Amino acid sequence: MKSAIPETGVPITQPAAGNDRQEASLHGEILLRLRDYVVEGNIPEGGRVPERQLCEMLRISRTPLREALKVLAAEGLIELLPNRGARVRQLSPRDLEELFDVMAGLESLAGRLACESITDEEIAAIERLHYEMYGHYLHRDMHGYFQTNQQIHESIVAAARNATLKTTYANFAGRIRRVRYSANFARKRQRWAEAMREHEAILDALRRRAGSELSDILFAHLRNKRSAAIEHLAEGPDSARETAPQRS
Amino acid sequence: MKSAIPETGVPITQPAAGNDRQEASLHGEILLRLRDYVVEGNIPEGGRVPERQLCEMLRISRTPLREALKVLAAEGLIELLPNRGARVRQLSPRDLEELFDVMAGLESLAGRLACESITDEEIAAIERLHYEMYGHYLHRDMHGYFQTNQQIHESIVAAARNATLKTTYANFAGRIRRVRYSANFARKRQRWAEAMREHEAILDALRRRAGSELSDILFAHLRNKRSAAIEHLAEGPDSARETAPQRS
DNA sequence: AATACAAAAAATGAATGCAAAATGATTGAC
DNA sequence: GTCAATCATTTTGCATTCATTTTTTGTATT
Repeated sequence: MKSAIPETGVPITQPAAGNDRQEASLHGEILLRLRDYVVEGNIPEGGRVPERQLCEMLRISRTPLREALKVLAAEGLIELLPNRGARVRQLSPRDLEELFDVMAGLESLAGRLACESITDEEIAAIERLHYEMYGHYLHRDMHGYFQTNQQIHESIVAAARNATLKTTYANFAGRIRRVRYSANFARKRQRWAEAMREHEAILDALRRRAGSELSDILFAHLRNKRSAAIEHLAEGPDSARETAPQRS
Repeated sequence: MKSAIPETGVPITQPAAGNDRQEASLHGEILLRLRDYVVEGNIPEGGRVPERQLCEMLRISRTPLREALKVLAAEGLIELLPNRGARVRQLSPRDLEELFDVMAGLESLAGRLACESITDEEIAAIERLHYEMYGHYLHRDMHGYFQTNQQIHESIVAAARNATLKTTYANFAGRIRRVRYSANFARKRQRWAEAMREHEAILDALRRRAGSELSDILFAHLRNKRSAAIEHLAEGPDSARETAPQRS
């Protein structure tokens, strides 16, 4: 039987640089590596994750690996079936809806909080990102657009000055990362223009420090993304793939 | 050397009934028990949690216990110092502010979502809880008030029909449970009356399915709770203790 | 040839063992 | 008498081992 993990003899990747607080103990190292490995989509959805193989890959024994797996399961990235090993969690359409909604709630919250303490400089930085993104939009540069878009949203979360929120946000972002990426490519031209308008509204509310309003706008914005993603997956993720640039 | 754990020879409590999805494997059992044990405040803040002792207590070996500890650490309930064991996480005032704000965001989201699909029956049930709570208010029954209040908020979360949100909410609720409980006793009469008015506004918005409005009200409501809790802790948690009924 | 049963192989869950680090105590120096 | 250094004990981190459960494979029977 073929395993789900591609057999590179080399230990996966170097520990991710800017993740979050995690001690340097071997187990923590493993956790970071494994998380990135899963989030980056190196294992197909629902694919089995044989412990033995991962152990060889990471050159460690099963004990710290299993600890890491338990944590990843708690984070919702994988699921542990009793006596039947770990699988990469398969997200049902309903799961996705739920995740998007929670993300929407978190960003909405981030916006509200950001309005309480964001500085003019931070807003200026976001404005610069906005214009950069507008450039990508004009050039039809999906990849650039996606990245800058992500940066804007992360800037808002950062401006909320709430480390707990930031961590939680990162967790959820990780869970839907693959889908979210492909969801952005699902955007039809019309939706794209719409998103740009929404971003203008976001900036406007931010400038006025209108927390409650921004909260509404961000929620609606994410809700629209959700719809795009769901439709996209419904009609098959490959249909829009041709417009996607190669991923380096 | 005295340990932080009271030495009951009896294995702590029975596995919590209505917690969340967790397989019945020994490890899962342990996880549930330990989580409850910590959440219920059986270990003082910052207290050490010696593995050996817990093992004897739970009658298991260290392996599954350590797995459970890792998960609890990921959930933010305890922290693991490298080579120095586990401690119950001590929440700084800033941590509390952050946690309350995230809770506020989650409830705010729950309200918004609830407005999309809540039934008249569910609203009626919440109304009943509201009147029950009003009774507790009139009788100055803090404990009853606290419990009913909790039920109302949980009903709103349930009405959001989002299992992911519910789980996340439960997680955060667990983290601040002790503080939250005492925070409710911190309420001065004035704040209490204020909270009642806020709850009326919540119900009103809910009846009208005014999602955005409800979102604002809930956020403000939780923010006020936050303030009360912070002030309360600043002046020392014992100052209001005399009004607290005995805990069963 | 297909199905059912059985035995072997593999994988998981938990316990034990061993090395390294930390904690505490004892001893020695000033 | 106080402080510091060394040594013993405890505790943690990880590897290894043992026991079950699952999965696979081979064989026999229909």
